[in-house]
Amino acid sequence: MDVVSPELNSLLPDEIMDTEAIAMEEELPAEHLAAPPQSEPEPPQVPMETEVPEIVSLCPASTSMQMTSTSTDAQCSTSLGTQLLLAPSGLISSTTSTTTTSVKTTSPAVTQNLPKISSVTVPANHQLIINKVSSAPAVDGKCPGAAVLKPEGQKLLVAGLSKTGQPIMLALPHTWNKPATTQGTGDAKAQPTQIKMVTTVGKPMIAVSSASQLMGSSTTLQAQQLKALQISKKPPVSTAGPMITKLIITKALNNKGLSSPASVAPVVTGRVVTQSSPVTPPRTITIGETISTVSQNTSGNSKVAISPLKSPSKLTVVSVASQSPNSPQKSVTLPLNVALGQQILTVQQSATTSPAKAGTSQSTAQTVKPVQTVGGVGTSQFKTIIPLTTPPNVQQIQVPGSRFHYVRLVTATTGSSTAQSSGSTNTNTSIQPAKPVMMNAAVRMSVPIVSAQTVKQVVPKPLTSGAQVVTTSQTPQRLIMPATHLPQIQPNLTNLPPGTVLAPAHGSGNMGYAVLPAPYVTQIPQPTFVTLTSSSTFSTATPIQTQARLSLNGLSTSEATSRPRKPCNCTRSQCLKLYCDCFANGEFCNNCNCVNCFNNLDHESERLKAIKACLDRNPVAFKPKIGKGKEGESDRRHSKGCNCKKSGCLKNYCECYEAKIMCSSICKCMGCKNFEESPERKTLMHLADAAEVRVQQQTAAKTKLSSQISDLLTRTTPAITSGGGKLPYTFVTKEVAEATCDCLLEQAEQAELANQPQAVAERLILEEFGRCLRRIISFAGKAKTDCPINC
DNA sequence: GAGTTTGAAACT
DNA sequence: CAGTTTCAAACTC
Repeated sequence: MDVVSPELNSLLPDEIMDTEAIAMEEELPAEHLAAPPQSEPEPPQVPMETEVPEIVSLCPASTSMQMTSTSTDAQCSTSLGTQLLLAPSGLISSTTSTTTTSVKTTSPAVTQNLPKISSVTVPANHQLIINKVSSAPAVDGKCPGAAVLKPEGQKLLVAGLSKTGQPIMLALPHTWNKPATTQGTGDAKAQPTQIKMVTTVGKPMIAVSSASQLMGSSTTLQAQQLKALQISKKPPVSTAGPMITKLIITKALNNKGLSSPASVAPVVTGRVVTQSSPVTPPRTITIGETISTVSQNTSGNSKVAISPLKSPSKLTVVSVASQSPNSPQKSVTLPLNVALGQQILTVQQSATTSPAKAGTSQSTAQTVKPVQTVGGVGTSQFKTIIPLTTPPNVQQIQVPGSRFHYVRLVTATTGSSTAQSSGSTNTNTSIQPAKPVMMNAAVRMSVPIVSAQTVKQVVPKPLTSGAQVVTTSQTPQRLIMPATHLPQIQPNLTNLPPGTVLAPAHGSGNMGYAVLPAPYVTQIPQPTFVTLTSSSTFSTATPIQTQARLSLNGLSTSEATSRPRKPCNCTRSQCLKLYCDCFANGEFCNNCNCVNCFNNLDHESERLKAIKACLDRNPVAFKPKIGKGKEGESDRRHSKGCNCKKSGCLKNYCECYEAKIMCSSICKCMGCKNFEESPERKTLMHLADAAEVRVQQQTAAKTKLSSQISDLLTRTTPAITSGGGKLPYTFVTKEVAEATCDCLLEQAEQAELANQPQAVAERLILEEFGRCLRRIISFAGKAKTDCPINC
């Protein structure tokens, strides 16, 4: 779908990214990483998804990076369909998921810094694009679903079609571009801007208002599951001064309202606070109701696209240095929940390689390097390669059990920054040394994906090399790895561990890579709350974060995640060899019984070396062993085949049998009995099934009987006299006795089915009787406590 | 829980 | 690539 006309596309700056390179490919040649195309062809037409949520993208086309707070620097698109893109630099356009139509925004020459939104296009897939340009090309003519209105007295009224075909109108307030100069010079009286979007039927709405209004608009979200995005960013210290931009977007997950006229439209509320100088008050923009888009000009050196997501959704975070027009940059949209539920969050930042332009805000310290993401949709592979020049400071707050997940990426500013002063508002430049976590000196992006109510505790875990992991302890820790101290690793990019992230080594200048198997990140069934923090200069540290849900060992995601991995017991391998299941699965050891474990963040350098060694020995060492077989064969088969000799491939020694798959032609096993017609295998399977059925029956029976006992005890409670204080045995009514007998008989039957000796059967029955008795006593006591009046 | 068996990984 | 060793999980008692 063409959002803009080809003519307009021709005007697009090179920096505007498209989604072509984001197309999920299972394998991507390494050269793609080194030499990204300078100019991207027309974005491929992506088949629209019927339920693709609306995407709102405020994409300032201005390449001028003047530090005016009103100059929209952040591109933010969000929707209930969970597309949220933030592009601080205004140099990029958003990318969309593979299931959504790619969008390019127009980029007419901008002669002023005022954030004029020239066009808003709303394609049929409900993507709304707002371009901050000084003039509005004839977009409406090319996009039937969009209309551009400029009522008198207002800077812009734009309208599109909602998902249901209802017109969407976005009305910028009259003061839309007024604060441009005032805030840039520290005008404390800068007033918040309001944007309201209404439809003819009152459904999709955008409201940009003050923070206080945000609160009001967010009240409608109370009944809905909210997502919050919080971004705070500090511009390059050398160029922009202490400008801090803070973006908080709260969005509703429920997008059903878009299609249901009668229902309340999902609401997205947000707030942008920008401080361009100590005397400049925060500027707040609240975006609410259905779609929120916030564009905010901060330092212009980072681009963030965040998608708080609903499957299929993606999260794109791309640092965008102010870069020369010839420096192509791409914002890579990564599927956060692709076919296998993979989730990846990538932050790309790199030191500038383009000569800074003095006097312009583009002369920041970083230039975006291409981010290549190779996602194996439908496979278990997901690879992200993030060129970085400096090691990241990573802080992850992980609450695995509660489906709440924080990822905090921090890149501190350093004195070695090459950033140059350019911003007109740069009045106070401070160079700070790199620190592991400097939330107030960096860009922070928080993507709330699940309700914060689920967060129970956050326990910081000290990390080395500037990385910190904070996690609660309920599920195995799978975290990112800071790419520090990494020797120059140039692994086979096609055979990295699932979800591998390649990051430049520290001090390497640019293209050293850290190998970061994706499973280091906790896999959670739902999108997570991600906090990204990075400085504007990126001279010493760069955040890297990858989240991926991967299939493990051929198992589906649900299987892999639902079954807790067993703790390892390694004693001699330091958990740095493939003997260790944790290491082999690309996970950190957590709650394991290993001795002298190096598979943790405290030994990241050793661990990275070990990963490299494994990859040197076997480039596919971290690939799942169970993959798809050849045509005509079973869907799942062992990639290498087993070599069993004595087990007959009918014990868990055999990797095929363990994976519950048949041995295949590539197996080199001897005396294999793990084939379809094998009577031994059938017998084993039958026995296993029978055992499973027995367990299930037993569990069900106990549950049922226990419920019966409870019910009976509850019903007998009123019989207790208030002053009697009857002893528990008085609760053993006829019904209770019968239920207890049922329990005992059931236990006897189970023992008989299991061919247990009589002695064992008797013991089991007695144990069951004891359990019944305890339940009776327990309920008796509870009944006495719960019913003080009757008792 | 200790000891044995097994086969993948690592090594030569 | 083949043979051997190392290793940790699976298994048995």
